[in-house]
Amino acid sequence: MNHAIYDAAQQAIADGAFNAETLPQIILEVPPQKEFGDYATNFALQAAKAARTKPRTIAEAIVKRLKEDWLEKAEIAGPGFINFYLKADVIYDKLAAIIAVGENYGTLDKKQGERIQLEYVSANPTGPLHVGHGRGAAVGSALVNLMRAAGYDVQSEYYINDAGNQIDNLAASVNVRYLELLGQTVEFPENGYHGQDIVATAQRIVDGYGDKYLKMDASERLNVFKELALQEKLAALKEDLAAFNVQFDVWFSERTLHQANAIQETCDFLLGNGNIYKKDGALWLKSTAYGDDKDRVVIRDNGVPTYLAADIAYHRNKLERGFSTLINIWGADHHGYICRVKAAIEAMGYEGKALEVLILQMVSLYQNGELVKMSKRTGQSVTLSELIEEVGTDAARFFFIMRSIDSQLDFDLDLAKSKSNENPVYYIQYAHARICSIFRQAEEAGLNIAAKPDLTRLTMPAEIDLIKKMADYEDEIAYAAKERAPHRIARYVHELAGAFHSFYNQCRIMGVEPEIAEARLVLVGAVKNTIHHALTILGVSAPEKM
RNA sequence: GCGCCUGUAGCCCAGUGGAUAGAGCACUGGCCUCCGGAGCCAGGGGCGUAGGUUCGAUUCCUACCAGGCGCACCA
Repeated sequence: MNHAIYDAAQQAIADGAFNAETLPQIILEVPPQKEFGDYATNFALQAAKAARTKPRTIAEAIVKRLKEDWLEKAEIAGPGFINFYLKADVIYDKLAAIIAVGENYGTLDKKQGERIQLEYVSANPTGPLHVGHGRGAAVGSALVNLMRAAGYDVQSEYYINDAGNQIDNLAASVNVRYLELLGQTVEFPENGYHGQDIVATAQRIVDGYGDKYLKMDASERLNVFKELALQEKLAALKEDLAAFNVQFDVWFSERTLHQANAIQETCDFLLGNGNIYKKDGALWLKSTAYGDDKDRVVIRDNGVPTYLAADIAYHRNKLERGFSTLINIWGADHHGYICRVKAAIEAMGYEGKALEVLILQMVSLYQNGELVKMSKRTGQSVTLSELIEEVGTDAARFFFIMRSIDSQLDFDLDLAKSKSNENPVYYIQYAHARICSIFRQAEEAGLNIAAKPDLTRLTMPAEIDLIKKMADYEDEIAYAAKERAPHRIARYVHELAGAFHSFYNQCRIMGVEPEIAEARLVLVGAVKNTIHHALTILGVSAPEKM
């Protein structure tokens, strides 16, 4: 269709109808009202300036030269829009094509050449995941699914911060709880973790080994507890994420960077190309040369690398693995970190735009009308597993994904609990279950489910609307993936479910003449596949019964 | 002070420079002797403020106001 318009425009120029050296991109859109046709373009308006010709003149010249067999008519409207009215067959051809690909409708052709890595969650293994991590987990996993459906080559990864101070604090915290359980009074470490899960970990050590570690040298005991706690926390993380329908292709341990001497090598490399210098006994990254506000310490004056140093080595490692694009999902509280990591990437000779950081705005939990603090250290945060227990994986995921990542999310626990049946996710799942029910009954009634009916029997407005809505799905997938916006799919599938429910109330399947019944059955079968496909991207189940 | 995000219906949010700005919740009134009423149909209500760019701005730019989050040799 774009080609036809382009050709007509070229022909018009050749015929001297108007002059233009460069033509704007042709963008087709669905007009706001049905009277404006099936598709419309503002091409003539866009071209008007360069051509120094009235938009309507250009539009007329193009319309006069459009002769396509799929086109019923093309009209000029308003300041110069061209509205296209398709022949009725086109929509039935599209439906037939949707039916032909079955459950794969919405899965686009593979793109070539680009390898993308998506890193998300990457919460420290020092305690349970909370609801903020939940948003990252839901959005990240949905984005992986979405981009894969759109044909991108994506690998997902979780970065385990299993080295550094926070792990030492974890060990120290467990140690204190262990000693307390054995009757000793010990001062709690300053940066320790106060969560109940730490007490539980200590309790399990007591249950398993008694006072075996009591007589052990303190530093040795800390080392043992560090490993025990780390294994336990990591296992708990994986369990929570699995319950939340989140899987990772790669679990990347920060320790492997230290063990492989990667941080030292990266620093040497940057020293070598002049992007790291020594000052006040520390090593500094010259990030101001790449747009940062100030230079950043990478190796402290005591010789210990900063978190940034490990992160630079980590991103170097990612790039050396051959990814052309690195997507990171970070919480809003880390946005100030973007600039320095990009600076480091450029300092290593890569393009800054290879790193794409998606900033996820904060989640605030409300309970009894009051803000619930989410600090891990107070131990009073609501954890992801508690949230799942309260509202379920499907509702929690949908709730997290349905909003743009740029908006803060107020999650009202009471509302989610008490009114969970009014959550939009149920509206969508209900549509799916309803269609499944129709098929069960159609089978009992002896309708031919496998028939290849005459689709042109679908002429009711509700039927046409439903087909058109479904026809939009592939474009929606492509656009949402390009924009990294999984919330668009949540919105789309809600609208599709709405179009179905509307159809359902107007068009019966059972008890009408068989040819129409079979055509409608094929139609709702395609809707069922599309809803299922979209919900799968969101990581939400599509039940056959509710 | 500097940086990032946000400001759209009573509430919570969509919205790709286009035509009469859309869903949900809430509210009001209708719809099953019939495929699942967790549903459908109808109704009222509006882009933070002030400029600018444009044929055209909710969308882009600037300033201001308001809310959130950052601004470590912590992670």
